[in-house]
Amino acid sequence: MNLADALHSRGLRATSQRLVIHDALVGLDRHVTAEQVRGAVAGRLPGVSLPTVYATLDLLEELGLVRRLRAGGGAVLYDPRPEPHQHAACRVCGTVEDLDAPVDASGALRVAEQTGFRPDGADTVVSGVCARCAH
Amino acid sequence: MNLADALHSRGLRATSQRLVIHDALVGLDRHVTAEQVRGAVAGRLPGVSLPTVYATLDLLEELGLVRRLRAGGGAVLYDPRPEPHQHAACRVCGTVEDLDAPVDASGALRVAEQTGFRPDGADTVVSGVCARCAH
DNA sequence: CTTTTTGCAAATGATTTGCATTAAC
DNA sequence: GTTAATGCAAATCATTTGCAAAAAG
Repeated sequence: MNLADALHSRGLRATSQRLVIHDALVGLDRHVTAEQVRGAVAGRLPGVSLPTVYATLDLLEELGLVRRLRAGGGAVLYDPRPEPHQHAACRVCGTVEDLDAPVDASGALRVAEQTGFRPDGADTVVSGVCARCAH
Repeated sequence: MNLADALHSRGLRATSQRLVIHDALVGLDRHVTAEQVRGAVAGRLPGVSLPTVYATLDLLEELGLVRRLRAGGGAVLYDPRPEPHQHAACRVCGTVEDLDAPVDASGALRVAEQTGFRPDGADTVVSGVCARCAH
């Protein structure tokens, strides 16, 4: 199901802002800030407002098409990969890289459930210093 | 080594603000915001400023005595447990609970190292809905 | 035509900064 | 006595909100 249909089936409208922002995110294939999203779509959507970018990113997150994550410095980044994967966050420059590695979080999920918590999933973030900053 | 000595060995001063804030954090034994830290020490440190609380929390984090973590809503919390442990974050009310569960992140650490990344450690956050919000 | 979504401008709120004063050493 | 650390006030900056105008259906 494409984005337009997903929106319609929820009674939401397929505006050009939503379609273009989603398309740009998928095309970028890296972690970006809301500002960078605006920069990336500025050509196709002249005059997009930052509030609209934020609202759209929120919506895409609810639809499960984008994941929000927080870098070391407190920056909020948006990740266009919906499949589960891990992250490596550099505490010097703040970049967040994808990490395709198996992490068995089932133990954590089980312990959480035992306390009455209803888990959706688990994210593992490796913190440290990236190759570029590690001199 | 206590905090005063740790500070002195770095050429830093053992001010009452630093000692009391650290003591209060350890005594609280839960995740708190900077505001809550100020509330907790208000009795012993009348007139502590928020900038000082922030500066002290930064310092304690550098010393490895406190860990900074981000709850679902973007709130920043400080965790007085330096030992590795996991977290369960409720996406409804934003609370973050400790989770004592084994998570094998060694695979992620190894993959990160292969890319030149120098890892300090790995954090796993289980997201979902806590028992109180799960009706 | 009706309702949602947008863009704008202004508000918010946590965190940071500059600087004079105070406290450690 | 020196220097680092504090408190205060103001600045910053990402994000959110209110509302009239525009676009989707």
